[in-house]
Amino acid sequence: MKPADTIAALRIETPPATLREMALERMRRAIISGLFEPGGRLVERTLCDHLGVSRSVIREVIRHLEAEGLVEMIAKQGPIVARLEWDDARQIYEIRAALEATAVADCARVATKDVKAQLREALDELDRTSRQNSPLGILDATTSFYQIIFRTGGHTIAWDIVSRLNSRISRLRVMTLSSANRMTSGPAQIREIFAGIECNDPEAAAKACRAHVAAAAMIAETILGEKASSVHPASV
Amino acid sequence: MKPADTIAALRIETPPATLREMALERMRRAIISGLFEPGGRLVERTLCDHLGVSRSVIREVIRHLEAEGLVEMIAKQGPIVARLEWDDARQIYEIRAALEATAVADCARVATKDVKAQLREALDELDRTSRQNSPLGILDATTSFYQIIFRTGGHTIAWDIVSRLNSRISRLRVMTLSSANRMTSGPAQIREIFAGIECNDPEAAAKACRAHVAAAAMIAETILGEKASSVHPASV
DNA sequence: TGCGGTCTTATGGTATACCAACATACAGAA
DNA sequence: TTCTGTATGTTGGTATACCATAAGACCGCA
Repeated sequence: MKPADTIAALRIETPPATLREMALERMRRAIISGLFEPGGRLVERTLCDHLGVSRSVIREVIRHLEAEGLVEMIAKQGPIVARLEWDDARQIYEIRAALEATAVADCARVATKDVKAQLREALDELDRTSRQNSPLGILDATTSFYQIIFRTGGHTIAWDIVSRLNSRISRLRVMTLSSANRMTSGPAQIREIFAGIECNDPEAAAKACRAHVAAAAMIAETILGEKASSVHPASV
Repeated sequence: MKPADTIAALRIETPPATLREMALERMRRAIISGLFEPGGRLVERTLCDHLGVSRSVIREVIRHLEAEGLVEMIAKQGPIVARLEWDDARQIYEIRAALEATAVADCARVATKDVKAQLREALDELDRTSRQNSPLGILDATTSFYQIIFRTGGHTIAWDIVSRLNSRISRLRVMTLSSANRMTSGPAQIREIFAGIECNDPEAAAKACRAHVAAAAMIAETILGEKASSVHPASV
């Protein structure tokens, strides 16, 4: 009897894919990919036509995206695609640095051969996409690299948070990653994180991780072309 | 001409308070306060009767709460109040430790006389409610203490995240805080954080903050009466 | 008595109808 | 020409209607 042939494996878990879930997924992707301009209005009836669903569905999806921070409601006018201020982006990078560094350190503590192999695989994928200079490929590869790290440490909630934050800076990330790639420093920095994990050195891995995020933040700042003229001298 | 008599002050900002927003607020409070049992079903039509609004409103509110993690959808059955596993709580305390320590350190770096005065006020309120042994009062006081800290450092997004996380462990928090109060260690720990901020010592403040969260997590674990028999030996 | 089939009902998923408010365009008067 | 009042249309807010399905009750048959 194969392991999968257990009684439990018989259970039918229908992912019944309600209209709402599909619409949510598509809307999210549309916003993240930049199909809808930041600040652009999301006219409900228009979206109904585009997606082929009723307003109920659209409105519930918008509520969800609103709670995720991808959509803002402006009173008496309706939903718009959330704009990204540099100050928000700065904070997001800062939070990511904290959460990712923690996850990386934990991962380095407990990483087994198996985990390291998975990470290596993700790195190879990253190299491949880097050589092809495929921004979206790089982003996916980076994402799965980190996902393995968070999963290994059991940081499911932190992963949720990071994913959500990342979706808010997705456009920035694409530019950041390809820019980092052009300078060939991006993959190198991630390799450094991996090096720390490989020899189970939490401090080194965490340090590399912080450096990586900080570098990304700096590139992002340059791209946004804004000064971090924040009144709040929070640490970077 | 008084300062408030400017042209700008004429602007009418209607907080138009849509039904949805009010319903959202009430539902959230109802869940947080434990009026709805964790795991309990949230039957839409029943909620309509209770709140006196239509299903559209209820459903959109539920979408929002779902994205916040307070409500879970179970397929073909509808929404239930999210249950809290100890593993989730553990992760939440861990994330809080990271974010709050960062915020506290930043606050200690830049805290002015004014900020310190505000914090002292919050502390006094905490003392007052502690003596009265009023769990909800303690919780509110603690919340405003931290809110001042996050606001001072400009960590608006981190504050959002922490608030959201806290609402997921609200029941636990009430018990934790009053328990900590009974042992009289809670207020003392918070005072320690304040001490670090008062003499602008980021490291000391952050350390006290981590200690405070860790203590809360330990109490929470005892209360939940479960072993952290996690497969993932993540740091505590 | 136990099993299977069927009917009922409760419930969520989806669509649509109605309304109030805001914005725009336009017409008329000073 | 410019300003103001009005009409109209677009849009979000809210309520309701309809449908499919799943869970439970009930009944009849072996």
